[in-house]
This record gives sequence, structure tokens and C-alpha cells, in this order.
Amino acid sequence: MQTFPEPVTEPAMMSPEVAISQASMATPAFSPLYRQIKGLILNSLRAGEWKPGELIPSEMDLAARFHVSQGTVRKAVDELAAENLLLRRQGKGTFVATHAEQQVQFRFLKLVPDSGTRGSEGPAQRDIIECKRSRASADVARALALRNGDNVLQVRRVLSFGGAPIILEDIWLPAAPFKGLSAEQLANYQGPMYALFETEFNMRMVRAEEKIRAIAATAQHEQLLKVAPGTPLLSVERVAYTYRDEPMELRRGYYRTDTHHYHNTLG
Amino acid sequence: MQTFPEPVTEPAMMSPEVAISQASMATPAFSPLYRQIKGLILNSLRAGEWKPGELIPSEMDLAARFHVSQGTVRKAVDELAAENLLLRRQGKGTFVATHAEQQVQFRFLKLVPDSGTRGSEGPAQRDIIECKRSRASADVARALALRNGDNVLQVRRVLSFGGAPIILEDIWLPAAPFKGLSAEQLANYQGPMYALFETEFNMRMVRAEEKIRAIAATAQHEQLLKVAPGTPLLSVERVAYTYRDEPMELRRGYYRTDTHHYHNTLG
DNA sequence: CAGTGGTCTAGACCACTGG
DNA sequence: CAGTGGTCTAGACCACTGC
Repeated sequence: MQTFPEPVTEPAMMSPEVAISQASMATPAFSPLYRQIKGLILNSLRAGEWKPGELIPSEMDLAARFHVSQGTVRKAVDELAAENLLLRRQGKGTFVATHAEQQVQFRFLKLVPDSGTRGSEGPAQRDIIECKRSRASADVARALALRNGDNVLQVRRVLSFGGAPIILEDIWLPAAPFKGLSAEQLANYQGPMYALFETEFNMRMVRAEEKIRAIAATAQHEQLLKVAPGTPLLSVERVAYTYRDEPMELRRGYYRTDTHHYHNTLG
Repeated sequence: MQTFPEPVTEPAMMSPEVAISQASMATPAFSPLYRQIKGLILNSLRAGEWKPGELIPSEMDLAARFHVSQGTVRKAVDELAAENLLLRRQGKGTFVATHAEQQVQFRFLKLVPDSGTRGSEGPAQRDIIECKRSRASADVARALALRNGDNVLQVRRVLSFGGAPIILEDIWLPAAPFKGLSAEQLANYQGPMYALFETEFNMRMVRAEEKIRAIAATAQHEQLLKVAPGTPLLSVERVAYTYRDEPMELRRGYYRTDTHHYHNTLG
């Protein structure tokens, strides 16, 4: 494997996808070939060459396209699959992962009922309390890598399970990429909000970081979650990132934990 | 690769390590060869053939021992390394993972200061409040797969960072495997408690599940954590498991989250 | 320098899916 | 049945460690 320009055999007429070797490099950070291939596949995902839910080319095709062996492509795809960016299905092919799949309805929601599994209480009820344009406060701007006062969309909603309000969420999104998002759209859409982001705004949330605290309910919590004054609530602040590792959503969740709990596995 | 008895070439004189193929099986759950090898390596870990921190045989040696190719051993070791049971170090070899390493001092503790990284406040101070024998209550027995009233050791301790008490922990351990554990031993030991479990009781904690809730501080919390009455605290109930997937520790932690938060990454 | 894990290849065959 | 991902092998070479 050496440095060479893309021969442009047939794959459309895009992508400067050249696998760069480090033959004569002075070892300034060695990067194996499969990682370079991984990067090229990632670029195609970022560029939208294959959209969420779609089938990507077979390993053999990708191997031919990048002029490497199937094994090398395999290792690249392995890593992307481990990061939940791709989904392998034996006999069918490799697909771009999506939030719209039934199996992983609430991939980022770790709150589960104390007894039974999620879904045992029936489908979640989602009520949009409000959806408005506003200006980013200092902390919202910092979390989303915006400037103070930049336009943001602010959504507030309540999730109920088995008829009882359990979660209150405040969500902030940069206004530009989510132009046109409305309360009606949110209310009518069936499926996870992140799936709507994918199909309507071409925004795929790939990863998130959460900071969890215990707080006392304030007046607005008491009203919307129907809890007594001062009830301890779980405060879950989440920043979600896209393919490009840009922060694209800030979400502050307030969870009732009298009948549910946040579940986490430590490897 | 077929069914065959272990030739006993040289590796000591233990282990019935036979790789079983499924040549004529009616496909009742297909298990690839590398998973069988993984199981054999796991057995050696469970049996204590290699102890935490020790070097295990090279991939070539293991391949010869199991009569498979290096690539197959590699895949087995890859999975064990991904599960944090083994640790690969290029040029040196593969080691049995341990809680005693500096890099991963608090592998299971996800509480971090709001500003700065863990350790920025200096070393943690650990005060053992009590260490006593008692009998398992119904919920403790259930969590540890014991019978009601079985003997357990109960430890209570406070962790302080930067001089301030932040965490109160109640820990339950089955009495038999941890016979001899004392408050002095806990107080004198430098390093993570799980490292002490490894070296003194041959108990390696491999995995844990946590249930997180928000609760209001009670009288004992107020006193030991020096918080005002009713302060919201994070309640973290952890069950830790060994190599054999047996629950070996129940730990109820109460975290102050006014200056710290529980950090979690969602893949 | 030898020994370790890490990468890359080429080829054979297996398990699974769908037409 | 052809096409996909999944497994297994054998061999060559590279990057890193320590003597």
C-alpha cells in the first residue's frame, strides 16, 4: 500500500479518497491502514453518501474501491460498528445505523421502571409543552459551541409512562440547522425525536455525554411532574454530538425516581 | 479443527482444555472456534492459572497450546481485552487486568468534580466508619444471591476529596469468601478497595450494574456528609460481579452533587 | 537483537438471507 | 442459488520493548 491518486474506476465521480501511507514518515503518530480506511468511510457518512438506514457497499466492493484487502476493510467496519455508526447483518449487508429502529427505540434514555423492562408500561406519552425561538444564554452557548445570544430553538416536553408524568425535558438546539422545527411537527411525529432529526434535518446524533446530579424540585417541576414541593429529582444534563463531533443538542432532563431508576453498566 | 483430547504436550498438567467443534451438530447455537478458545482462556483466569497483573503466555504459545492459528487466539484475546479482563501491551505481552493500576485507580467510580479532573483535588481520604458482621436482610440476600440471614460483612466508609466529605458508602460482602477482613486492614491499605479484594481474597471484580436515584438526606447522611437536612443526594446502588458472573458485592453509595457530578458517556 | 503484539494479505470455507 | 457477512488459516512484515 503506497501513496497514489484515486484511479477513479467507477464509484461515481466524487470523493478524494486516497489511502495515505507513511512510508518515509519520521513516525509522527503512526496510523495503520485500516484506520485510514475507517476515516474514508466516515467521510462518506459525513458527506451523506449513504443515509441512515441505507445499505452501504459490500466489503468486497469497498476493498476494491480503496485498493486494500477485504480483511482491512473488515477491521475498519468493525470499529465503526462497535461505535454504533454502522450495523452489520449477516447475509444482508452493512447498514448505516439509525435512531428509527424498533430495537433501539430509546438508545440514549437510561431510565427504566423499577420492576419490569421498558415498554412494560405501554408506549410513552409525549406532550410538547412549548417550542420557541430564543437567544442562547452563556451556559447554553458554551455547551453548543455558539456565541452568546445566538438564536436557538427551545423545546420543553413531558414524557409519561403508564399515564404518570416521569420526565421533564428542556432541549436547546442551534436555530440554523433546525430551521422550521415546530411544536406540531414534534407532536405528530411517531418515533424517537432523534429519528426526526435524522429524516427532517439530516442530523445524526452519534454520541452523548451526561452529567447527573440530585436536585430539589422547583415550582415548575412540581406542577409539570405532579410532585410535592422539594421532592428530590435526578437532573440529567446531556450534550449530544454528530458525526463530526460537533455538539448539536443540549438537553436538561428531570427524572422522577420514585418508580424508576437510571440504569448503568460498568465494564 | 476437530474434536480431540488435549495432547498434553507440556503446559503443566492441568486443564481439560479441548476445543470442541460442532461438525455434526444440528446447529443448536453455533459457536465459532475463537469463542471456545475465549472460554478456555476464561477458565484459566477463573482457575487462577494467571493472577491479576501477571503476564499470560504469548499468542504463539497459546495458539500452539490450543492447536489453532495465532489469528484465532488473537480474536479471543481481543474480546477479553475489550471486556477489560486482559490488557495488551505491544512489545511486552498480554497481562491479566487488575484494579491496582495507577491509570485506572477508580475504574468503577464515575463521580468527578465539576471543574478539573479527578485527582485535581489531591488524593482521596478514606475513613472507615465501621466494619462489622451481620446477617443479610431480604434485599441484601437477594442482591448477593444468599439466603436470608446468611452472614455478611458490612462496611461503612466516607470518602473525602479536598478535605470535604463527598461520598458515604455502605458495603455488603458475603462473610465466607471475605473471612478475616477487618477495619484495620481497610484503613491501612493503600489503593482501591477492589485491589485489596484481589490480593487478599482472590476476588476479582469484573463488571458492575448501578441503579441511580435522587433521594433526600436522612439524619445519618446529614451527620456524616455534613449536609443540611433534606439535601438531595444521589443514591447509587451497585452490584459487582466476579469472573464467574456471581454477585460478590452490594454497595450503596450516597453522593453529594453540589460540587461533583456523576459522569456517563452514551455510545 | 530476539520476542512481543499489531497489521496486512490472499484464499478457502461456513452461516445466513433472499429471490 | 448467488451474494452477504463471519470464521479460520498461513505467512510476511511492521512497531514496540527490553536486554
